[in-house]
Amino acid sequence: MGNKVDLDAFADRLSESLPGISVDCVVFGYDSQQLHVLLLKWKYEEAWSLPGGFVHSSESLDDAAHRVLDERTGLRSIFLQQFHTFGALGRAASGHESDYDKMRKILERMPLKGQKWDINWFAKRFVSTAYFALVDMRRARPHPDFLSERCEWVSLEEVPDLILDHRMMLDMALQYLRRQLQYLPIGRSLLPERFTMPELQGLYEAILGHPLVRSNFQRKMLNLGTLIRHEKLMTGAANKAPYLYSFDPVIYERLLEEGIGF
Amino acid sequence: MGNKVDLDAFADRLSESLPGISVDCVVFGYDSQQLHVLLLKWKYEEAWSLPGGFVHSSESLDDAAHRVLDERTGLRSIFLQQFHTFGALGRAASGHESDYDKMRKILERMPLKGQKWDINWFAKRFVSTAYFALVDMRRARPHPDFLSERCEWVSLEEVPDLILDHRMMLDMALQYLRRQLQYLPIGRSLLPERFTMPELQGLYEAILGHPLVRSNFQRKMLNLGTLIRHEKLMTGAANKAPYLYSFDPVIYERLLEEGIGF
DNA sequence: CTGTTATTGTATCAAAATGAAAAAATAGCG
DNA sequence: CGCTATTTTTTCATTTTGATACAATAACAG
Repeated sequence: MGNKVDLDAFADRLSESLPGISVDCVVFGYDSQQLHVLLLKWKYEEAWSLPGGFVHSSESLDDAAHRVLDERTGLRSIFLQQFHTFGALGRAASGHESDYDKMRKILERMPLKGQKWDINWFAKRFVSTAYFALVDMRRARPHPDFLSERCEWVSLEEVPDLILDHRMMLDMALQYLRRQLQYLPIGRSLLPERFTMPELQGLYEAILGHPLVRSNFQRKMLNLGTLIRHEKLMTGAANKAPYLYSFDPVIYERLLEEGIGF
Repeated sequence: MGNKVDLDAFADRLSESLPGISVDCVVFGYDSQQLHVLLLKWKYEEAWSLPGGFVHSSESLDDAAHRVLDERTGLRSIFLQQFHTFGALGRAASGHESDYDKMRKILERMPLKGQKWDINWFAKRFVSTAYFALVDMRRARPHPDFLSERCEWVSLEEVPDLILDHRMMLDMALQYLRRQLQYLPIGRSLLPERFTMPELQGLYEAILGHPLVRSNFQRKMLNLGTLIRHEKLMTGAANKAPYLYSFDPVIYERLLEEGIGF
């Protein structure tokens, strides 16, 4: 894919997007006892942001979010939920220094002259609907977009300054995720198909940010009735081997709809 | 206020609104054991809708929602919470028959010719952020807007067909309200300053849609620690007089922020 | 003043859920 | 076969919940 092709495609897509509306995705992944979030490092400047994009006139808000996620990770039919729409004035001023200036610098270095659209397209006031996604990190293939130089997983504790109000988005997403955990069998989307109980507990602890009592956690999860127990996982370690579990897809779907007092 | 003045003001406001973005409010009130919702009856046609409006370029999304609510009810600083943004394609086709045709008919009968904007402004694709509000019905003063002929409270069971996807908005708002009830001391906004325990219980039953056991409800509410007991209310009825209660404002605020496992 | 009625406020008791800790099971290894 | 590290199951006291019974009381009738 040559730069010219990218540029043309990018410009074409922009020209058929709704003005003033964007979507941003807080994509959570889980690995080695820690929550991670997918971030983009912009070209030319030390600027980081959540993956986002504009809404084509032929797609719904949800479609746009799914497309953005697909373009950045290659994943489809993912747990993706809208959680808030950010419509404050001066969102560009929410970041540390003048994000507007920084973005302007970046855009000015892009080979965008003479296009059907220009830098001012970005300078307009935007309302952004934010989604959060839960993803099995091992299945995602991070891929930067036209404006960014890298796309990578960052541990929650190592998140750098983010542009605009993206830090607020991340914080609110985490808050929603914690609340959802109370009544949804979240694990399904963040873990591989089969997992051990300690893995599941580690995930819950990473999301909640505090430790849980092992025995009680196990009892609660098993009593939910969504877990199917499979064969043991022989790791070679000198101790009792943990069972592998998976979510019962039927009961899982039912819980997703009804919610459960967890 | 003459019609001409209204029209000019309306046109002016439209011209300085963001294109493609609107807010809609699901305003809940409670009276005589029933939840009510504030609806608008449009001029000229049998069309009902939720109160809504457009977002001025000088105000945030939240500001716009507050303004709409103020304009329709005269109420300020109200419990108002964003709950979802509706961005499906063909939202206009979500209603029963062709809402688009119906709205077009209405707009064509409006004295709008020769304005800076026209009917096509409404025909564009819109993304709408929906809010739900909780209101003490006795303090609200319903007031129709320029496009509508009446603004009134309708019992939840008597809600007529609504235009666009407003029925879906209402249903989702109710769903969110029920969920919020689990961990927020909702009553504060929907009841007068002082209320009796049976009134509070009636409200909870109206929201949840099923009866609750009196003694257990009372125990739970009192144990929350948010209620202050005042003098008894002498109704003149031949039975034990109920106490009046109010919410402790300090504890109430704390609960609003933290939420409680209720 | 006393008994009756309707309703509100409290207490009781069994069942279920929760928190904390102990006990049992077991994979590998010396 | 014991030993260690870890997972899984039990146990038990405490708290919460659901259901029901009981106590309090405002008006009224006699």
